[in-house]
Amino acid sequence: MDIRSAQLFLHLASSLNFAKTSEQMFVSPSTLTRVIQRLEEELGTLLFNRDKRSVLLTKEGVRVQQFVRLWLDEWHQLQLDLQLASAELTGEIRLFCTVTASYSHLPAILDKFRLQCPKAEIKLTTGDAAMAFEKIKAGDVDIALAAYPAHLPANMIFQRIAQLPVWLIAPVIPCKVNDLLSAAPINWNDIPLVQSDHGPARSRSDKWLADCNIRPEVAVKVDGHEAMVSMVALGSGVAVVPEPVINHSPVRDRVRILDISYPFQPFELGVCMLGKKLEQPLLQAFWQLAAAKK
Amino acid sequence: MDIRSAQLFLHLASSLNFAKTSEQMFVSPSTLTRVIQRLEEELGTLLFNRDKRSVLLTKEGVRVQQFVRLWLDEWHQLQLDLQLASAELTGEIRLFCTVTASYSHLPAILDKFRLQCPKAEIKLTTGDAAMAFEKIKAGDVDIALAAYPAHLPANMIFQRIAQLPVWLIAPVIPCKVNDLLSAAPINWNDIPLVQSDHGPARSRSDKWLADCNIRPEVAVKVDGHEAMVSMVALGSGVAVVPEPVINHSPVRDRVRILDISYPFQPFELGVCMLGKKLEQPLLQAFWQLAAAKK
DNA sequence: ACCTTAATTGCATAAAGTGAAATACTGAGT
DNA sequence: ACTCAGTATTTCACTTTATGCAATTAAGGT
Repeated sequence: MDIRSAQLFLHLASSLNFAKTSEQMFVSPSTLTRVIQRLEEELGTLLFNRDKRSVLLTKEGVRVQQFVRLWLDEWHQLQLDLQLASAELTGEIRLFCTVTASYSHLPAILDKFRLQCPKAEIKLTTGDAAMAFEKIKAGDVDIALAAYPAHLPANMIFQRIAQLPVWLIAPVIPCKVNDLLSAAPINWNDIPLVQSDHGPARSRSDKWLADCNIRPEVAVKVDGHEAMVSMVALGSGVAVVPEPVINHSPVRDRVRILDISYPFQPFELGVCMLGKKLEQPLLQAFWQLAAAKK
Repeated sequence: MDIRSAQLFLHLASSLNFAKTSEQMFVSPSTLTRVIQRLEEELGTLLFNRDKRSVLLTKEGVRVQQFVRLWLDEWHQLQLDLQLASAELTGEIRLFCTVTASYSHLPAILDKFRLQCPKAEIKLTTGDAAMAFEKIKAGDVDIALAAYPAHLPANMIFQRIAQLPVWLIAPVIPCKVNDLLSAAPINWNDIPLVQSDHGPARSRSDKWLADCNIRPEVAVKVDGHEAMVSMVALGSGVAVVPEPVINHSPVRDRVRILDISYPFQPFELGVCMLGKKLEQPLLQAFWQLAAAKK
């Protein structure tokens, strides 16, 4: 007996209709059937009389319904109590975030955090990925949202939130780059590459070039992922960038993902801070919450 | 949150020692760690402070402990209530059981049943597998413990309890049979086969002979699995029998299992009765209980 | 008879739980 | 300072379980 089974049982006990419950609780009919069967087996008794054409609670079912109602109520109360403990937390969190990271995952985390700790303040700094760990080390910020670095300093803790796929992109418009890309086989050495000065996307692009033994003819260098997408869109070359940067770019319709079957290592996006800061209640709450799935 | 996690949490909350709890609750340390981590993630809060060298409940942990205590108490009460409902059942169950089936699984089922329905009476008949379904059909017995037959009558219901592997056995003592078995390749046509007159073991042995195109030289015929094992032990030949029959035989040390890599179809041992008899409360209780895992 | 609705089951696949062993960390005892 | 022992956690390989799709069964309505 777990929370989910209990909820399904309770809904079914009211609806007395497998199809309706399975639809409204977003599970397939077969799953619902099996959940109920498991419950019945666990309790060693029939909970529903599936007579011809109708579903009815048995008297044991009524007893279980009573138990489950009580239990779920207490469960909700427990969750409220636990949230209240952190709802009173006050203070300030200094948060650093790469522009890349801020695209896809920061809003969701901040929403959850504001809900749970409404009295806390957040000071957000954005900047380049390479700065994240320096700023933590220097004490300029408490916590950072960034990609997992090549080497994590020993006193820092990191917690993965998501994997971001990395793609090679090219312009959509007709241009010299596309002329070169339509050749077969493609001579990668002639194709200009848009690179950033440093950071995890740069290391992935370097690894690709090394693995495939490519020396690109012209290497345009820009600063930051966003500018790279724009340069590619204008026809300056191809580039290696993480997926969310593409999707959130204003020029996303003017670039396309090239299907070279090369496995770029995905970004490990996560939160990072000094280990000893876990002792601060507000930061601990943030840390916990970043780990939670929903 | 399910029953098992709750029990583990509660034990750990008292012992405050992962190693001790994992040992006493019969799970590996890694499992316990994970269960607690899952709970903490589900509740979005730290339950234990694992400071250097010691484990302590957090104040959230204390609140959860309080919840879990209450919940498990109610859970036990629920189980008691549900059992009481059937504890008052009286009446008689006429049970048929093949000797094979009675070996391994009947005692466990009867123990559970006596515990749950102490006022009920059981009349047990043992006999050959082939009789089981006739006796049910004739109304001589209510319910039978037997192997799944080739054809189950339409108005009967069957519920699997276990799969019993089937093996080919040979004598241990030096004898003519063992002389023949030590030849390579083995000439199966010369090796005498001990067969029963009928029943599911017979059909498996027949299938094996047919599949491998064997016509055994001498076919000793006996009645019942137990006698077959004895005949094999005495050196009369080889035989095809289900595993529990071997393990429970008084001469089990005088026979050995031959590793011919032929996949005998295992017995599907289960309970069987007329579908409409499920309406009788006592039989329904027996049926439910036979299905339960523990 | 045939069609419709509702629950269940078979099957293939995806997800999770699990334990043995390796790891990381700490404090105590030379 | 170094090893040793105790403790929690992580890794890895494996098994078990859960899930949804599609097929099946069963009863009622037309």
